Amino acid sequence: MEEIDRAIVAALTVDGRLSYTDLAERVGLSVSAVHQRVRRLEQRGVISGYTARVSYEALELPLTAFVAIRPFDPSQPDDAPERLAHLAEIDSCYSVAGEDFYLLLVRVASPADLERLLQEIRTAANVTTRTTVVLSTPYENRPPGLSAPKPPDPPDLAS
Amino acid sequence: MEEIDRAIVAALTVDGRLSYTDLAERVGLSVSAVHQRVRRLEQRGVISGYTARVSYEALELPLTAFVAIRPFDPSQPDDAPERLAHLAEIDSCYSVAGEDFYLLLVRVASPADLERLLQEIRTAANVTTRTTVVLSTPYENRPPGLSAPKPPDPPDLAS
DNA sequence: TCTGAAAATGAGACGAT
DNA sequence: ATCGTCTCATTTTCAGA
Repeated sequence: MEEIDRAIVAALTVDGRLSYTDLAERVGLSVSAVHQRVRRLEQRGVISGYTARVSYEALELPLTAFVAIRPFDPSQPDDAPERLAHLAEIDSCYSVAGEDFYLLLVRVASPADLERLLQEIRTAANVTTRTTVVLSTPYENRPPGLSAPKPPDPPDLAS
Repeated sequence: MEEIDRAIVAALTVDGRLSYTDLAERVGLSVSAVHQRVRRLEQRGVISGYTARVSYEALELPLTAFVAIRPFDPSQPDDAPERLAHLAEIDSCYSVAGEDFYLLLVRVASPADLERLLQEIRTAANVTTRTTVVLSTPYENRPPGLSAPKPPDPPDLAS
């Protein structure tokens, strides 16, 4: 991806509601050109959408935790993500290499809610859990590092 | 927080670029009233900003990993988050309870880049690392527990 | 706090270079 | 691929209930 597109994505990652006017003068193009590039970035899936950044403290969900899970019976089919998808407290679900099968990021209102959630996870997916409580979050969901352009492709020898 | 505000936050979490017109008819208020509520939510920090959702695959950062770190020398002052903040590959930094001190979420282009990053982390913060590679991400950064109305339509690819 | 309407701004489309 | 202009939707402000 080229430099201007990287700059556009970087800017929209910091402020997803930037106007095309502002965006245009930041990257040094006309409004129309920027508008077109953004549309292409959206079509190609580089930008998959826009969302509001929320404060979980303000939303009364001050307790964050990681929950590592592994099947109680490893011979059973592994469909934990689908079985857990209905639990709104689960923010993210990662399939991981290592001792555990999945790593969940969960957000709840209180230790009591965490306890309830863990019980639901265990029964819904038939798994054991190992939970790591988050004490604080120095930073989270930072914009991706877009500064490093890609080295040029080697010359095409097929001609 | 009251019901209408929750609905507004939920809707903006799914689509951060919803117009006030759409927002208004979803929650059953006038455009002005919704606009005013959004402004107050932003002022109170419930909504801390807006960002574009990006595809890390499309950004050529297909490799995600969790890096648990703990100090090489526990008697040293613990300022790992600041020492690591300049590393753009680090998406998030959580201070956690348990055996480790911090849990980092990192995104890189390749195993070689992961290796380089781990070396940088170890030397920059004087820590040992334990890395868990993410194989796939069934879901990530879901809207916080509020009744989710409707996912936004996918972009029209028929062009 | 909500409403409705006016004024300012931005989005989205078009044809031209 | 970019540009400038056009039209229409949206944002934003304001007085009033």
